[in-house]
Amino acid sequence: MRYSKQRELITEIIKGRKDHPTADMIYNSARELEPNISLGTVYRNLKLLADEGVIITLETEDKRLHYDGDISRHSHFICNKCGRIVDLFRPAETPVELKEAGLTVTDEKCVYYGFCNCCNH
Amino acid sequence: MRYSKQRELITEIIKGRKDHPTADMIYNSARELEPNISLGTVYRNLKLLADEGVIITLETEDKRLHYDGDISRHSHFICNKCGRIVDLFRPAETPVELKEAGLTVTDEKCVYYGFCNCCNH
DNA sequence: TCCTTATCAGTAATGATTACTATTATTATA
DNA sequence: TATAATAATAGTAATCATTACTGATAAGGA
Repeated sequence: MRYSKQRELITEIIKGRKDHPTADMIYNSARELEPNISLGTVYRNLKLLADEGVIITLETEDKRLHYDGDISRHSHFICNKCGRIVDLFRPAETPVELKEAGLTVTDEKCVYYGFCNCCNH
Repeated sequence: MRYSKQRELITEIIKGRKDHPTADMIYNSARELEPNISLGTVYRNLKLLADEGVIITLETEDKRLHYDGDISRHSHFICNKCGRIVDLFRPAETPVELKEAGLTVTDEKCVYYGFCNCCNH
């Protein structure tokens, strides 16, 4: 994998924020520093980075992929109203059932939906 | 909500299987009994049933929505190789962090990825 | 039975993501 | 350092799951 300033920029953007942006949000952010960057480049690199395990993806009910630069084991909370995604650093326990059944777990994604403090009024 | 035989059929199909089918799979299944049913009808009713809480949706890495007729609290295991989705009836504990932060949880979706017995060779 | 309108079949549109192509830039090597 | 090979890019076209639209059909209350 060769160096490219576009990929470096995209990586820096994701690693530098905690709001779990979509490809489009990252694209807009990237254009501020690299106005000619293409949306395709953003998508291609996001996929690449996710495949390499440098970032992780989050499949939500809003039908867009969200990206997370924090690859440590943690869960997420998503507000039903404002869509904000919050990190939960006390992850859920992996069910014992999995080990008992001899299933190899490579990854886990726990998402909790509800209403955040701002939207709970 | 009026009765329709299409919606009843779709509901029966989802409730009657445990393989977490996609809209397309449900469509194919439905056409065996109702050859003229339209894909749009399947999608519309699936959305309707999910909104009503009669069924639940499962957002996975394969970019298609999967549906589950079992609305009891449980998690899922998805095989990285064959894509099979297995129910886990000993669900993960909801992190205490959520209650502490005063966040209202309405729903939770925990997905574990790995290799099932068939694919673990 | 008649009327209102939810639902349908069939098809067009949408929108996120991916693929393609000619050009540019990285990097190994002479 | 110059050159060659080719990975990566910008820009655009294509894909594909899902949703919206439209005229016809059918549920079900009066």
